[in-house]
Amino acid sequence: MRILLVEDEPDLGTALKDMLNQHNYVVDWVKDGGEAWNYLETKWTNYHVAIFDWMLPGLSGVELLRRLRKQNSPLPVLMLTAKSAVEDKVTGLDSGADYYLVKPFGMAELLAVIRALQRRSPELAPAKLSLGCLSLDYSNNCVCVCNPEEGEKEVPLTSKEFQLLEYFMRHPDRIVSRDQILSQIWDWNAETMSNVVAAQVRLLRRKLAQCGCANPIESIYGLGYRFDSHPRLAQDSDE
Amino acid sequence: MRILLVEDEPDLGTALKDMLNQHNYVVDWVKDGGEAWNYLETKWTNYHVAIFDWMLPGLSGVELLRRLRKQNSPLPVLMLTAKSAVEDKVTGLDSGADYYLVKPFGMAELLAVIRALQRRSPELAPAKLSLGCLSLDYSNNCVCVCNPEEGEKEVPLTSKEFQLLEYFMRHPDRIVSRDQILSQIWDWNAETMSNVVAAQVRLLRRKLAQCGCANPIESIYGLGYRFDSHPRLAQDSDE
DNA sequence: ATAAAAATGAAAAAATGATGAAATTACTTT
DNA sequence: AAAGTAATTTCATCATTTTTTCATTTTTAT
Repeated sequence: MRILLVEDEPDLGTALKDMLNQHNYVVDWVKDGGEAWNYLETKWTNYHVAIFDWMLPGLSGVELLRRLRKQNSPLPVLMLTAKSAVEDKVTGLDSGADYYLVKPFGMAELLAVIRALQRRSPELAPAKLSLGCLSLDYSNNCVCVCNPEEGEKEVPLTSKEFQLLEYFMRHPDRIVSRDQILSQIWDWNAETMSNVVAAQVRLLRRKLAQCGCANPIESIYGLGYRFDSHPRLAQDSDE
Repeated sequence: MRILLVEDEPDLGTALKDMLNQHNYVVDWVKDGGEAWNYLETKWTNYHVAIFDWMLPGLSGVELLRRLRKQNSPLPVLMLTAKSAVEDKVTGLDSGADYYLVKPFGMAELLAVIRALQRRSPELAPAKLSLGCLSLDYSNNCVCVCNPEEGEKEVPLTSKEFQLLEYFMRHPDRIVSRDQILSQIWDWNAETMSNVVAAQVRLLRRKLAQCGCANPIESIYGLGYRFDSHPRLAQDSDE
């Protein structure tokens, strides 16, 4: 099990490396952000886990994370920093960290976190959901259509519309039944005689049309709906 | 995005549920460990993330985790508890938690952690049933003919066609009577003077021909049909 | 050649989904 | 607390697709 440790404080770095070595990890210790990027850019597959300090000479830990995730690397990353403010934790996690641990911490804790990271699936889903010309904006509850000619167009979504669109975008190119949708997004068991789903689909289609997207929700008679994995702009981009 | 929240304190539970709802999560809030296990034992696939308190009536959060992991469920779990000792964190994480968050915490932090966990939850691959050049795509209700020269060709099926083809593909190389089919796919007792089976067989044959497959459904005079276990491409792959 | 069985095309029947408007519910703002 | 607004759901109706029937033609086994 090979770990990339990026930490500029000599004392802590030495302590960590020794401790990890003692627990049978192979550790590459790098003290500079830029140097770390040299290791990561092409050779992140060599590692099973990475540990980043935030403040580093060269590139910061957050910057390393961003670059790594931009390359779609699924390498599990643990942020290990003195920055304990909630905003910092949010920034770190949203930049793609899998765990945020504040200094000082217990060695046993660090080891447990590393074990937890190792267990996790090596797959990494994209942080923000976008498909074709559509992207879902989690922070503003809206859908965004990217139109090369007219620029971006945003439309706010209601809560149900958002949940429905999210479900569709996470299950593109496959038929999803009304019952599946009903049980995922509503708290009802299937076999409820209701057409809420149809009604919400209609509302969602209207919103998507509003921002110039051709209807990506195909109705499959008797089965449900299928969401196109490559939503396109509507032909007549009027309105 | 559906979350199972297991928390017995009414105030915190309400606050969490409301807050998560506001961020477009569908939340099932359960206050008792035993009840939570009822949800999880068979239906953990319904959820994308779970949040466990440690101390609960019924089963503890750690016990829930152990049982869940014993079933090999990969559901991302966040432990949310007041126990802040390093040994507790280690116990929680080593029982299978993916993240350990100590109360009190910032809501923004919790949300960021949930987003981080979501990124690690993989999708399941869609199922297919194949026989010779044919394969039946369950997620899109279509039949797919694999043609080495022209690539794959897909044709969507209606639900009756799909059911019929599935029945044939699961019982290849043996004679199946109309009555058998009738009682399997239609819920009718035999001796119903009806032509439905023949009619659907005709529709199905047409669909298969459409995608370049030689008729694999042989009619056995007086007995029924026999489906070839090695469906072939049609000679003239025109059309 | 003949009678039974199966295939066929067209049309009827049934099932399903879309839709607009109205009713209900939830949420905000006085 | 009340009024007003927005969101969600229901309902009735209409359009579409699938499924079944029916009358006829074709095929099969004797």
